[in-house]
Amino acid sequence: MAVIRLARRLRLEDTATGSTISQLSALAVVHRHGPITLRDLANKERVQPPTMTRLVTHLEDDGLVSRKGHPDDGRVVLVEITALGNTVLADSRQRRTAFLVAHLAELSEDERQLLQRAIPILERLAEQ
Amino acid sequence: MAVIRLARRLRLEDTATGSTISQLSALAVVHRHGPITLRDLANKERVQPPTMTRLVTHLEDDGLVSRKGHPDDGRVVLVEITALGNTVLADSRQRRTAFLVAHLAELSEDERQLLQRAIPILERLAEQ
DNA sequence: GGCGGGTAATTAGCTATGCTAAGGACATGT
DNA sequence: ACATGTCCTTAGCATAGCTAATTACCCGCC
Repeated sequence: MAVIRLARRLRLEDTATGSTISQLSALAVVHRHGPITLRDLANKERVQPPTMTRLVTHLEDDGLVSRKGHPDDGRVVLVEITALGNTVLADSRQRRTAFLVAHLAELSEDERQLLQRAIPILERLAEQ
Repeated sequence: MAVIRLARRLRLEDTATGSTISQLSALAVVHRHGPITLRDLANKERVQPPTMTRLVTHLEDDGLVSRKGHPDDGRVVLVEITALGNTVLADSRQRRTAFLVAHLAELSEDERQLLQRAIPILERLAEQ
């Protein structure tokens, strides 16, 4: 069950940013996607809406995203990333990259290339 | 951040066994390793001892492992798997395999082989 | 216009998982 | 026999999942 140990590894690695991995993962989606509905965000993150409500609340408390009403539909909340959110995200990406670089250095060139090709396949499995 | 979504995926997939992924992961280590110290188990699972104490308590409540005193050292607790534990583990492995088979079917043969070679490398990254 | 069914988000409440700090039991070396 | 250290546990905290229920709103239909 290497995946769960890897996830635990990553959890540790992100304490420096002050945000958790679930929060950063959601933040990354908001960044990539632009203003997004809470429900869509929950779907993309494979999480139930109440869970996403809370994640977004935390992110908002930290000033990384802001909630905005939908112009045409009063039920909908749009989540968008703030300037600070962009900074923190870039920061965390850099930190994660540094972590990977440090550990990827122990691999051979072949292994690195193999991993690089494997990642998109894993993503497809994860996304369904 | 595909890893966390993959982890969430797996979490869902194991509700049928009645145990959580963290518990199954620990159980698998006990199975592979044989009777093992709680501390060693915590180390292998990359978790702090109190966390492992609780996981083992849950597993014991469910009858999947048993605690046993160390013959030479009264401080140490040895965790070992029970017959029921073996059954449940085999069961969950089967379920997970079924899940993988179902989704691996969507991949090409090349992609499957690539994944197979990538997994041990990911394990090495996860284990440090 | 108003009503009823459906959808979006939230709130409330539960369980599990991670952590640190602190305690008790035991081992070991001086 | 005492001090020190190790092992496990307990206590207490925060986060992350979930479901069920509530609130607010949209839309179609009478």
